[in-house]
Amino acid sequence: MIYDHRKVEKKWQERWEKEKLYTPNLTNSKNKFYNLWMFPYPSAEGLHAGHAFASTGSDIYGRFMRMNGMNVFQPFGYDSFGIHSENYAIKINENPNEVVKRTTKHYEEQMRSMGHGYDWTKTVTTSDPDYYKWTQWLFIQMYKKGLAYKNKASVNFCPSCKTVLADEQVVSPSQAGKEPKDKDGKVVKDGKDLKVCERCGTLVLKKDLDQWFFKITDYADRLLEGLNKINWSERVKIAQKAWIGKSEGMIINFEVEGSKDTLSVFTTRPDTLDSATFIAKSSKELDTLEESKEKLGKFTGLYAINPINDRRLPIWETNYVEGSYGTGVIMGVPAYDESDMDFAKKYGIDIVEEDLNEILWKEIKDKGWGEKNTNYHLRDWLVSRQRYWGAPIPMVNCSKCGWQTVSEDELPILLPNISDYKPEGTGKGPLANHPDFYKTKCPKCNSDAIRETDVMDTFVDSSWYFLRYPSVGIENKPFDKEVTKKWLPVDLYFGGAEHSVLHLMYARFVTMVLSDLGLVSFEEPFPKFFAHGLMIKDGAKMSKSRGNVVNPDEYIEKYGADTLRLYVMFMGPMDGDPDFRDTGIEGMQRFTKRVWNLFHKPLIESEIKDQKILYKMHQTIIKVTKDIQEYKYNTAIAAIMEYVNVLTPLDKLNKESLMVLAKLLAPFAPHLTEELWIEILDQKGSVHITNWPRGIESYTKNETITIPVQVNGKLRGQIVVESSKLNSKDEILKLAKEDIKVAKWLKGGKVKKEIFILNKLINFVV
RNA sequence: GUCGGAGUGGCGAAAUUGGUAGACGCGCAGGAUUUAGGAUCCUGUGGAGGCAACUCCUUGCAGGUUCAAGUCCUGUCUCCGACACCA
Repeated sequence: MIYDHRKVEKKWQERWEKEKLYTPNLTNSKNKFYNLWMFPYPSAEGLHAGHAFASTGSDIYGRFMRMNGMNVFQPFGYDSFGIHSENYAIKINENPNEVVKRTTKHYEEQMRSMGHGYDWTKTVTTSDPDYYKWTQWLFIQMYKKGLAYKNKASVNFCPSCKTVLADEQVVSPSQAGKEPKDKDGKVVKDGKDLKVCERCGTLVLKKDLDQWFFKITDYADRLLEGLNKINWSERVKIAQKAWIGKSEGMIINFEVEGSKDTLSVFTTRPDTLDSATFIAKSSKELDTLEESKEKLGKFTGLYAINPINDRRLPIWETNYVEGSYGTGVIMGVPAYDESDMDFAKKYGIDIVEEDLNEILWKEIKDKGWGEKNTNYHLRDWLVSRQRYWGAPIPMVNCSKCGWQTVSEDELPILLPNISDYKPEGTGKGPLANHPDFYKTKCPKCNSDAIRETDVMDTFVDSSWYFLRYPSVGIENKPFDKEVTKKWLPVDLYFGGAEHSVLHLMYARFVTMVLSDLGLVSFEEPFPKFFAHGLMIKDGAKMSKSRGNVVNPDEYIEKYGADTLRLYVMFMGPMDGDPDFRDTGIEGMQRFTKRVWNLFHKPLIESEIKDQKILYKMHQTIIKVTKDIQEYKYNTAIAAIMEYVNVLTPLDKLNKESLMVLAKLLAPFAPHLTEELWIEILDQKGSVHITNWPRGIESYTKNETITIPVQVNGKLRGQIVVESSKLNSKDEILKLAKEDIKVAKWLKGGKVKKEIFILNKLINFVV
């Protein structure tokens, strides 16, 4: 009989759906396991092989937990609002509303064809009014708590996307995976160190604009401390720590000669105050922002006085001091700071080196020259976007009352369906051209007022989606308190490390705010996060522009989802960056066929008598169990293959040995194993809700053990010892010396030392 | 520049309280089957030498510690990633 993956996979996908196999009862949270994979944005090309790799990794863990008696909730959704979706819609000249409808449908079909155990009754689409209604609600809560404010600030502006960006969305070209481009779309050479838009790779500009911010800086310390409580990889924690960038120091005030003004300086090294020789202020004029990293300076003609030694410090304006960090002014200490040294040398400023003086921390404070101060790299989160495809910000500006929140019962503020949705780059979003949208009444005084026409950053949408899943269907609140209490936080969050300082930090921040509002009872949404690697193709990140995107559809069609799942998991460890090649997938197809054939041999109902099989079976169970827990799916599959290789030569097979095989393989190849379980092994319920097999430790020790024997550290022979005699050192050593091969090497020499490692090896030093 | 991670056959990769390097798979070679090809099955497969038994070499490179090093230490090279005028 030939295995027809097309028929079998479809059959079980339909059956599972019908029997609600993956739809847990959310009122029962006993043994709950909320297994979540970061939802993707539905791109036009659909899922690529990288999604198949990551989502399968998450699904395997969920299936494993389900077979271990857990009540697994594994939902799926679409991050469908935002620039990424909108840019594509613009490109193909179609309304994003229509595009998203199509792409989400395509995604669902693809995810279903992978055979993942998603609860399809609980999906989330961020561009759906039922969802963004609550994103708007979130904004209002932020505002009411004083955590949302509008302010004119120097902000990042992408001339290609024609909108402002959050600091976190301004990245290096390599991070964006794109060639750096100028505002005309021309590739900039040697632009590796430049800062570009995360979305399109265009060099960002600085603009002074009135923008909405979330006060994430209020939570800097808690975001930092929280990292100690969560089970994340160090790499991701370090990235967040670095981004928050806490540094402790002092603010020191310098008097300006011949003036009442003082200049405040932030420094982490007050102990170098003695050696300060100049003051440097940030200068917008000199900060041409692009290209040049060369330090530029202009002497102001003014001097400040160093309080400790009355030295006259020339005040310079320069481009190497950041206006947005600290006070925007530094004391230049060339002797102890490399950048200050460069600058001093270039402009002929004095260089003085006095001894470091720890006491200064205290003295500066005592004498009233300055105060302790802590600075952060973290900036407030810029959440407004001058774009169309996002949740409208639910604020109204009244000439009398100022900014007012929209009344909550008016939500959602619907995003109107307009045809002129392209961004114009005027500093206002497309909604500003629609009086029927923005003309409204003040919620407070009812006089004419204007709606905010900017929309929210897509990262606001994704900052709380995990709270919505268990409450999908509940209409009068974003998330039900009881359900949330039962199902949150997420038990295992699976996702890409590229979100280390974006999504993962925003989500933590929002959760902390909701916790402070008493709406959730935990601070950390993802106590356990696993960062999977990034699948590459021909040595490079998969991207449409490189033309190396691999579509899994054709592989599913040709080889089946199970074979594809096994194949991508077998390529390497989950946290690695596997390079997709299709040269090996046929080998995996051979493996699934071999498994299929194995189940079509005559069965033995009685228990396993063959020790070799029995031992191998238990060893395999133990190995696979351990490997799955550590996300080492590649070696788990290898162990299953070894087991299959032991069973393959047999003419008849014990039913038990096959039942175990079906179970071990079930998380990896759910359709094939289900077919074998029910149709061949004739079992009643699904293999996916059976109990995970238990490996018995005592079966892992064979009756005899082969011990390698070395002479001078080189392998010279092997002896076979009965397990029961493992401890008889003298006897074993004697046996080892008598081994023909070993004896040959011992001849003529004198044994100086005998190394005997229990269970492991013997070494004679001659 | 700073901080991480990595470097193992023709290829993807295994191997950690230091204890048989290369599991598992791909590819390749030979064989069986077949009119032939494909598919399947069996055998072999790190390199060098040898008819063979066997010997020597081998985890980027150079040293060191140890009975024993892919694993620990020192130095060095290469690649990748994160951060980067942060005061």
